[in-house]
Amino acid sequence: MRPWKTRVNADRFQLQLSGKILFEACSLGRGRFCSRSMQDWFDVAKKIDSLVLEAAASAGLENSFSSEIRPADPRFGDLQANGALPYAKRNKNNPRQIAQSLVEKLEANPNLTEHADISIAGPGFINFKFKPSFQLAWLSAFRDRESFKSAAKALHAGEKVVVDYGSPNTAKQMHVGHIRSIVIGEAICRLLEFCGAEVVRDNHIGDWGTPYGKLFYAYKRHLDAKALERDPLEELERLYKLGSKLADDAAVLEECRQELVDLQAGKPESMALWETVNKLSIQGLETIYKELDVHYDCYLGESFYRDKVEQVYQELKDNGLSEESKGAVVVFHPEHPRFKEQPFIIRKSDGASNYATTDLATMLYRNEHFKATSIVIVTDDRQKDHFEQLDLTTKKWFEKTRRQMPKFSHVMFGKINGEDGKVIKSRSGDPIRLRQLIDEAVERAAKIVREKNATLPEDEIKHIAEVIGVNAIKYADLSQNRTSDYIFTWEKLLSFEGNTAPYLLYAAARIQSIFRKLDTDQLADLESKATPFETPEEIALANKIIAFVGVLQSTIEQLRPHLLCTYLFELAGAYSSFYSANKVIVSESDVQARRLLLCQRTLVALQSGLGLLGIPTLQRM
RNA sequence: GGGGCAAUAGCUCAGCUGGAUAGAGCAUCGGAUUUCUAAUCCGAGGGUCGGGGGUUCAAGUCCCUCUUGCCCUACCA
Repeated sequence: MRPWKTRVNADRFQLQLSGKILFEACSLGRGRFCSRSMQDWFDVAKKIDSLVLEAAASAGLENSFSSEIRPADPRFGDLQANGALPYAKRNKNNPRQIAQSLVEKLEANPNLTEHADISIAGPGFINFKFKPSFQLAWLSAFRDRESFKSAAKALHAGEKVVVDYGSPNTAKQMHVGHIRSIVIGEAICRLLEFCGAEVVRDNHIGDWGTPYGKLFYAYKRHLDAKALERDPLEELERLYKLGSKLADDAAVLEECRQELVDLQAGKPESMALWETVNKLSIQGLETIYKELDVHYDCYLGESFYRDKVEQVYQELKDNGLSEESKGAVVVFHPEHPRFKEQPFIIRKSDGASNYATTDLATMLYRNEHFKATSIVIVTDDRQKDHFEQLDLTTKKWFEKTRRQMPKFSHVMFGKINGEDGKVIKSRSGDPIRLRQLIDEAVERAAKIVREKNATLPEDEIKHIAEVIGVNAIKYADLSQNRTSDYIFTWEKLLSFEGNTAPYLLYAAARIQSIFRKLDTDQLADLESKATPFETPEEIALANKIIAFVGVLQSTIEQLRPHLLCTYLFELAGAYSSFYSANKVIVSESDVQARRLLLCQRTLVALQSGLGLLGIPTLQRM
C-alpha cells in the first residue's frame, strides 16, 4: 500500500553499506574536496545517517538502533540524530550515555569532523553543524540542474509509471474542480521523471455514456456552427444543456434514448458524430492544457475500453471473484471490514458496464500494454473507496491469472471551497470556468505589472502577466496540502505576497538582474575564487540550498508537492534576507565570488524546483 | 445505522509519521531605501493545538471518548 516508502528504505540500506567503504575525502586546501567524494554527500541526511549507524556498530549498540536524522533547530545545528533516546528506552540505558558513546566514535572519524561540528544536548540529542568549508565544497560539486538530476535519478530508475490525471468529461468546459488533478498530476509526472522514472501521461477522459443521447438530439437540431468553431466546448455544453432541458418532454426523451441506442450499437452515422464531438472536445481541452504547459502522451478515455470489458467479466467470473447480487454482478472482499458488505459493482443489473468495469479494464491494459511497474491515479478523495476496491480486486484478479501487480497509488485531493466554506460557484450558480479563472488572473496580473514596472514594453508586460497569472493559479493549488480541502479566494490566489508564485518569481528575477550587471569573466570560475561563507545570512542560505535534496525525496515519497513549495518559499525567503543584508557586488573579489556563487546556486534550486512544479521563471518582472 | 477525513494565532495554512521554548503568510503596530529590482527586509503583539481521559523520559502528533463540520456507504463518474 505504500510503494514509495519501500523504495526509499531499500535505498537507505544500500547507502549504509556503501558508507563503510566510500571514504577518501581528498581535501584540496581551503576546504575544497574533489567531487568524487562529494557525490557521497549529495544527500547529507543519508550520509550522516550512515555515519551514525557506523558509529553505533563500533560502539557496540545492537542493530535495532536507528539514528533518526531530522533537521535541527537552527540554534543547535543543521541536523540532529535523535536515535539515542528510543534506543536507551528500549534497553533501559541512560540516553545521555548512549549519545556520549556515539559522539566519541563520531569525533574519532576525521571524515566527519572535517565537515561538521558535533555536539550533544538535552536528554541525548546529537547535533551536527556543517562547516562553511563543507558548504562551499557541496555547492561547488552540485552546481546545476543536471548534477541534481543525475544524483536524484537513482531513486526511481527503471520504473515505468502510468500517471492518470486530468480526466475531464468531453463536451463540457472545464471548471475549477478540474484544476487540482491537472496541476498536481503534472507536478507528480515531472518529479518522477526527474528521479529517473519513465512516465506515461494518460488522460482518462469521460467520452462515453448516457449524456450523448441528449447532446446528439440537440446537436442535430440546434447547432450554431459559428459558435462551435469559435469555442467548441462552450457550444457543445450549451447543446447538452439544451438537450437535457428539452428532454423534459417525453417524446423528446424517447428520441434521445434512441440516439444513445444508435451510438452504443455503433451505427456509422452516430459514430461519425461521436468522433466529431470527441475531436472538437480534445481540441478545446488542449488550448487550456497548452496554457498550463501540460502535454499528454495519450487520451485513452472510457470509450477506448468499451470493447475490453467482456474479458473483465469473463476472467473475474472464471476465477470465482465475482458473483451475482440483486441482479448486478459484484465483487465482495470478505476479509475487509467494510467491503465484505459494500459491493464493488462491475456490471449493472441492466447488463451495462460502469466506472468499475472500465477501471478494471484500464488496470489490465496499463499492465499488459504499457508494462507499467506503477500506476498513479489522481482524483478527488470522494473516490477513495472506489479505488481501494479497485486495488483489492485487481490484486486478487492478477494473482489468480498470474500477472504481475503494479504498485498502485491513488493520489487524492480535497475540495476547493469558497470563502463561505461551501463549494465554490459563480454568481449564476454554475461552477467557475477554468477559462474564466485564467483570464481573470492574467488580467489582474497585467494591471499589477504595469503599476510596478512601467518602463517595460507592452508585449513584455503581456508575456509577464501571462506567466504570473497562470502560475499563480497553479502554485496556489500546489502549495496546499493536497489531502485537505482549501478555501479559494481571489485575494489569496492573486496575492503577490507570502507563499505565492510571484514571490518566488521575483526572487529569481532579482538574481538574474544581478548577473546582467556583470560580464562573463566576473561570473566565471566562482568556485575557485570564493572563500567559505561568513555572514549568518550566507551560511543560512547555503544550508537551505543543500536541503533541496532531502525535500525532493520527501516530496516524491509522499507525492505531496506542497512540501517542495514550502521549501522553495523558505529558500526565496533566505535569499531575500541574504540579499538585503549582504551586498553582492563588492570590491573584495573573493567575497563577491562567494556571494555570486550563492546567487547562482539559489537560482539553480529555484528554477529546478519550480520546473518540477511546472512553473517557468522570468528574466525580468 | 456503519465508515472515512478534518478541527492549530483575528483570517488562510504548515508542522517532516513521538522530540528541545508549536511555526509561516495575511491583517494590526513599529522600524529600514544617497545602496545590486522595496513585488523586499528587520522587529513587536497575538495560542488551553475543539473538550475530557489515557499511554511515557517526551503528545499538536499514538489509544479511548465526546462535540462540531464535510464526505462515502448497490447499480453516477
